[in-house]
Amino acid sequence: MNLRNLVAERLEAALEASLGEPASAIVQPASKREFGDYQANGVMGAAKRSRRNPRELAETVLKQADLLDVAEKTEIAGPGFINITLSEDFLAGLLNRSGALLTPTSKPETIVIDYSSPNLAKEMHVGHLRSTIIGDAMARVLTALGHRVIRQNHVGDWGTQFGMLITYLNETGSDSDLLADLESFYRQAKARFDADPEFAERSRQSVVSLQAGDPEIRTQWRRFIDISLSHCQNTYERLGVLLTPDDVQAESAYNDDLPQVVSDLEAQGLLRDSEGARCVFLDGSANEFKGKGGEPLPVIVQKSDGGYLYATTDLAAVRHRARVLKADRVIYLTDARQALHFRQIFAVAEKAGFSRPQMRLEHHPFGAMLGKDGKPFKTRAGSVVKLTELLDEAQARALDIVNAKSPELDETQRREIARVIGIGAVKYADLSKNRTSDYVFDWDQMLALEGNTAPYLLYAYTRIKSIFRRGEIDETKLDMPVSVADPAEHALAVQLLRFQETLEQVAEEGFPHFLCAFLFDLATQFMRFYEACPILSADSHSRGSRLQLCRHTADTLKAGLGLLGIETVERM
RNA sequence: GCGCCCGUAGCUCAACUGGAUAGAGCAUCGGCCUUCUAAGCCGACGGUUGAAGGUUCGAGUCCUUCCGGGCGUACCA
Repeated sequence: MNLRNLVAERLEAALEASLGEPASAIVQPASKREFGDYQANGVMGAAKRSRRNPRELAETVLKQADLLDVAEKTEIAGPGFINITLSEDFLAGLLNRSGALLTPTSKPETIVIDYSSPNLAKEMHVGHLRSTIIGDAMARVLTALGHRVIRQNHVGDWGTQFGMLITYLNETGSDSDLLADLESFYRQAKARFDADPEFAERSRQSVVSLQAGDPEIRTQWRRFIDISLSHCQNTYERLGVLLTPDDVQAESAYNDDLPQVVSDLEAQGLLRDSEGARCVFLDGSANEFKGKGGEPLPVIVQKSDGGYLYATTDLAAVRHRARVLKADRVIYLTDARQALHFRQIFAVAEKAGFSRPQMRLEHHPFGAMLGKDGKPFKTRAGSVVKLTELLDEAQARALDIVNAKSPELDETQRREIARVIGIGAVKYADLSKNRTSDYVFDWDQMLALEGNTAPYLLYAYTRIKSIFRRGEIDETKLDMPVSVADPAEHALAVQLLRFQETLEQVAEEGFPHFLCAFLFDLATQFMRFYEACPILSADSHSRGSRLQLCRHTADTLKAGLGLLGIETVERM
């Protein structure tokens, strides 16, 4: 039940009747409480286009609009805004309907989400956090709305790094089954690769052997992959991320398709040789695909030595997603530095017919994680921060606070609460910010546990649970109807009913921070309601209604946090 | 050089096809616990939205120029 759309449809029907042609009502949540619940801004623009007086048009629209059953008050304000206050009966009626406040879409799509995608042979670090967490939230939201979601973890398992590592281990006799060791070998191999051209050449030969299927090298490689993937899986489970080994669709999975991609491009006459490499040149608009000095920028699909690149793999992936998975939409969660790469890939895919006609290919870029100094987030020693260390720190800090605030709970409980708060705080800190910009990672702010943070939301939830415990109430058996009387009840009711429109917006635009903002508003409205309206001590009618509002709020907080991949606790 | 992104309160961030007096949190200051968890609520303070022009009933949002920052720009991913 999308409230906003409902209001918009009613107004647009009237608008069309008044104008003789359709026009958007541009309905938004009211910018101020005194304007009511929703405001419509579309009349002014429509009046201008049809050269009519905006206030008169607004009056005509309001006179014709069928709002009797939903609004208790409508008014025209300023140059032609229409302000709408929803009626108490309407709000109560919606909240009294059985079932959840969320209804699935009538147009389910098949949506591939390409996220997390770490390079293997290295431990996961903070650079992998945003893709993993945002992608996971998107997967959950789209699934909740009834879409068929295919998660794909496009791990990097096929690059030069494995050639270096294998060559280094074979030449030095080092070995280990521990990822931390492999990573340090890798670092040494990389140093040698950069310093010693002969070593570099032998490493490249190893890659060729690997890709040619040399059994011995293949076995070594397989073992590294297994070690890496099991580390990733541990991290996903700790983070509470949906990804499983079944979701791994590695770069190497497309290996056999790469020659076909190149020959398809060739057959369509899209390919050109340039400086020994096989390239697609895109026209693009203006300077979109121009490089240094205005030279056309190639998409290289095959290197002069015959090897393939990530562009080739990504094209093969588009083809696979279109033809085999029948995707209607593909969402890529990678950092913003790859924006040009994906613009190129999408353009080539379209030109070559690798994507389907109405298929939406979307790069959802995100910015870098910075330290408080505004530089890339690193440890004091200057190395990348490992994800496990980050989570350890978050839980330790959360535990200090739980110990201080809730000494009456036993240690097992305190540890469990600290785990949920710590992990939740890390995820929420990331999800609550507009993903496109760089964001500053600040321990103190993140775990300050006040303001727009996971702990604030969890606290609101535990307060509700506490009411049920205190009143010895089985919240699943509440049967009193909601009635909406107090202004705090009205505000809370409207907020609850905005869940649907919020999720639809997140799904469409790919910004989970809309959901965070919604939940923060919901928690804030609940806290105000909690302060303003006694619950357990109220008379029977109010008590029953308010308990229902509590139940709806708890359910929605839990569901919303769940869609962000954040757990809840019963007390804290 | 060219391209993309960004610049909002002391700090971290919002602002939904251009809408009403640019909103939150933190920090600072002041109120509110013998009543459902004070990790809370209420209030105060805090802004030339980097700068200058333009478009219009209306611009943080669109256009132009400039300043500042980040990233990308041919065989790494």
